[in-house]
Formats: sequence, structure tokens, C-alpha cells
Amino acid sequence: MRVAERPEIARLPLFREMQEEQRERIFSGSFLQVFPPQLTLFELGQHPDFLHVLVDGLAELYATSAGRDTTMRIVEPVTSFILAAVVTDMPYLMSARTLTASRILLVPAALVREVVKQDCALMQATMRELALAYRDMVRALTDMKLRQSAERLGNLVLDQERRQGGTGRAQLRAEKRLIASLLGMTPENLSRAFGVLGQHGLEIDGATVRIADRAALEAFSRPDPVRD
Amino acid sequence: MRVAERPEIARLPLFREMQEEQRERIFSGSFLQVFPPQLTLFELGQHPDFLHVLVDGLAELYATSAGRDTTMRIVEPVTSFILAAVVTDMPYLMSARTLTASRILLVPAALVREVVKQDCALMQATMRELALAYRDMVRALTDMKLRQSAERLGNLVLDQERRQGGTGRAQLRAEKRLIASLLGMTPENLSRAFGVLGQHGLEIDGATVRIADRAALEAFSRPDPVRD
DNA sequence: CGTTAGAATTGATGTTCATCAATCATCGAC
DNA sequence: GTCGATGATTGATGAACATCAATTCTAACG
Repeated sequence: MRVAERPEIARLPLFREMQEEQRERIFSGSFLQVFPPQLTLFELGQHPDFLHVLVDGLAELYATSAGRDTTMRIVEPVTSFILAAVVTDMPYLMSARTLTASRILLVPAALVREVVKQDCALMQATMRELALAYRDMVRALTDMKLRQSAERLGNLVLDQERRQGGTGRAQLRAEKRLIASLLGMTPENLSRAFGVLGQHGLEIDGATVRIADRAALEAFSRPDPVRD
Repeated sequence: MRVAERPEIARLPLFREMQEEQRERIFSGSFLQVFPPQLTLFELGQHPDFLHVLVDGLAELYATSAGRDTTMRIVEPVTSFILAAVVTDMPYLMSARTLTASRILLVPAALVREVVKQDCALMQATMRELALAYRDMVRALTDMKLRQSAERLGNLVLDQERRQGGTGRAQLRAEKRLIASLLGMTPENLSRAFGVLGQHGLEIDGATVRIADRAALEAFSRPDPVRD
């Protein structure tokens, strides 16, 4: 593994608190690999060989069933993914592909499981990471069950804007068709949903959205103070 | 805490592997409480005070947002719930109520967090429990996004039948309105979905369902070998 | 037993969203 | 620049599902 990105990866919540010595074991057993865009990293049902850490680029986790498919998560750097499959040593429930050219740290799954057992700080971080991931999924499921499409989009926009500094502007980082799939709707309906939000305080220009009237957008989208 | 149910709780995956001494700490700091039916145990947004273990009865986890509400999980004994909120010490994302009269072991959240840090076996079990819970949520979300209502019901029936011994029969343990909410549909549409499944190998009589033609039911419901 | 309240079902209607089809942008290649 | 491919948008239509309104069923209780 190259030296340049180690500090950044070591700063991840997952690896931050662990013993230096064990971290060294993890890193020296791993390798950083470059992938072209649109490459399948692994598929649903496969046995997990590696914990993945997206260092650079953009990746997508998606699920398929009976011919249909849906985006489950868009992974931005620097983040680890599919930790749950790795620690349980059970088949992937999602497939993954790169969206853009990406660099990914591949940590052998068996190594993760072994070091986790020996380093309590890593185990605690893993536990926390899984708990947070679980909570994210609870949010996504309630979002899906309780809100209709334009509301979901409104809350996604509000969420993105907050993460990007609360300046009233936000960039949509992925293609709209991906965002549509992530929100559980078709690209056509995403367009129409943006149209609806246009009447509720949102201005949109390509991949840039601007919250012109936050009160109106919030009144329409009804963000939940606890969940959102 | 009474003696009678201790062995059963100690056998739970969560508590099974931990040091006897620490388990004693957990148990002696906890108390078993009896609740009447339809009692709210806690509400979304509250700070988690206790890890709950349903010893006897039936409970429901549900989420609300903007006036609407939906069942997230039906908890059967003996199971712990809301572990993720407890270990992260973050507000509940779901509310809980008893469905029938229930006995619940209440383990102080702070005690759980403390003992988890000191007992690696408990931490490992917690990690595993959270990973499995996460995977369940992934399944539920893909189910919701990729399948339509009658298919979801078909897979629930197939799943229940498998859990109940694979005898071709299954009991629906909760009211149909709850099952409807769990599957993200209205009670009216649950009835109609049962009607549809009646033409695909399922016989239904009150709360009992019988799989008359498994091949037909599976052809219709398309269970996923990985996920279901 | 009948009574009655809540649940389940059934039918009629309306809303939300997907699908299909066409057109309009955008962007890289040459 | 022009071309072509792909994504985004817009409109028309249809399918899935929710809602509303009656009944019918079920079970607890006097």
C-alpha cells in the first residue's frame, strides 16, 4: 500500500482508535487498487473477500431482485463499506460498482475478523459503525414507507445542503438517474418532483440546487428533527 | 430480577458468551417489569434509558412522521431490541409499544455501555447482533423498493412457514392490520393481496395460511435465494 | 346466549407513480 | 465546429395502491 493515503485512512473513525501495531498489520496486509469507471466490484450473493475502503472516486451499492434493481447507497470517499458482510462472514446482500475511476483499499476479510478479535478499540469502532449504519437504514426505510417521492427528494436536498455547509446551495454529486433510484423512483418522476419543489422554494439549475425559500421547502418536505 | 427466566435470557446470543461475572452485573442491575397491552414503552426522539429484552408477550416497533405511522418490526420473545440506540447513546428512531401483556427485562443503557467496554465477548456479540440487524434492514428496504405488495406478502408467508418448521402451514402471529403496516400497505390491500395469492397456491383461513402449491407461490413471489 | 366494538373484507373511486414515447440538452470524439 | 450517444425532461396513458364507504366477521362481555 502506498504511503500517501495512509494518514487519511488511519483517521477514519473505524481505524482511528486502534493500536498502532494492529493498524500496521491491517495496512500491510491490504492493498490499494485502481479501478476504471463502471466496473463491478462484487456481486450480491458472493462471499465477502475484502473490506472495501473507497479512497478516491465514487462507488454505488445496489441490489437486484427478479430483474429489477435499485441503488442502495452512493459511497463517497473516504468511507469503508460492506462491513456487516465482512464481520458476519455472510454473503453480500448488495452488489457494488465504481461510478467513476476509483482507488479502493482492499482489506482481506479474514484479516479484519482476526484483528477485530484482538483489538478491542477496533471492535468498538466496528460496533459503532454498524450501529450507525443500522440507524441510517432505519431512516431510509421509514423515508420510503412514510413519505411520497417529492417529499423524499425535498429532504435529500435539505440534507445535502446541510452537509455541504448550509450555504443555501448544494451540488448533486451523482447523476440524476442514480438519485432517482436511490430515492426509489424513476428518472421521469425525479424530474417531475423537482418541478413540484420548484413551487416550494427550490431553484434548480443542472446539478446545482439553491434553497430560495427554506421555510417553504421545509413546510413541504416536513423534515423530522430526530431523523433528518 | 426473578430467577425463573434467567437461564433463558442468558442463552440469548447477545449474552451467551460473556463472562459469568459480568453477566451477573448486567442481570443484577436490571429489572423485569410487566406491562399491560397497548402500552407505549418509549417514543421516537427520546434518549435511550434501557436496553429492552422481551421475555414474554408481543411488542411492536413503529415509526411516525408527519402524522403517518408504520410498523417497523414485530418483536417476539425472547429477543432484545433497540440495541443500536443504546450503544450509540443516540435518540430512538422508533417508538415501541406492547401488543399483548408483556414481561420485559430492562437493562440500564449506561450499564450496557459500560459492561460492553469491559467484556470483549459481549462486545463481539453486540457487534454481531448489530450486523445481523443491519442486514435485516437491508433486506426490508430492498423488499420495499423492488417488490410490489402481493409479492412482499408472498415472501413473508414463505418466510414464516420456514421459521415455523416448513410444514406447509403457518400462523400469522399478529393482527392483519399490523402485518399490512409492516409490509407497507393498507389493511384493505392486504386482503386483496391475500386474494391474489389465493390464485397462486396459497390457502388462507383466518390467521392460518397453508401453502397448497409451493411451486406456484414461489413462481409468483420470486423469493431470493440470498436474501430470503 | 344476544350485544357490541373492533377487525377484516369487499366494492367504488381517486391519487401516486411507472411506463411508454418523443423531444431536448449535454458532452466527448473526431 | 458536427456528430452521435447518453442523460434529462415533458406529455400521454396505464398500473398499483390508497382512500372512502359499506358490510360482514369475530370475539369479549354482560
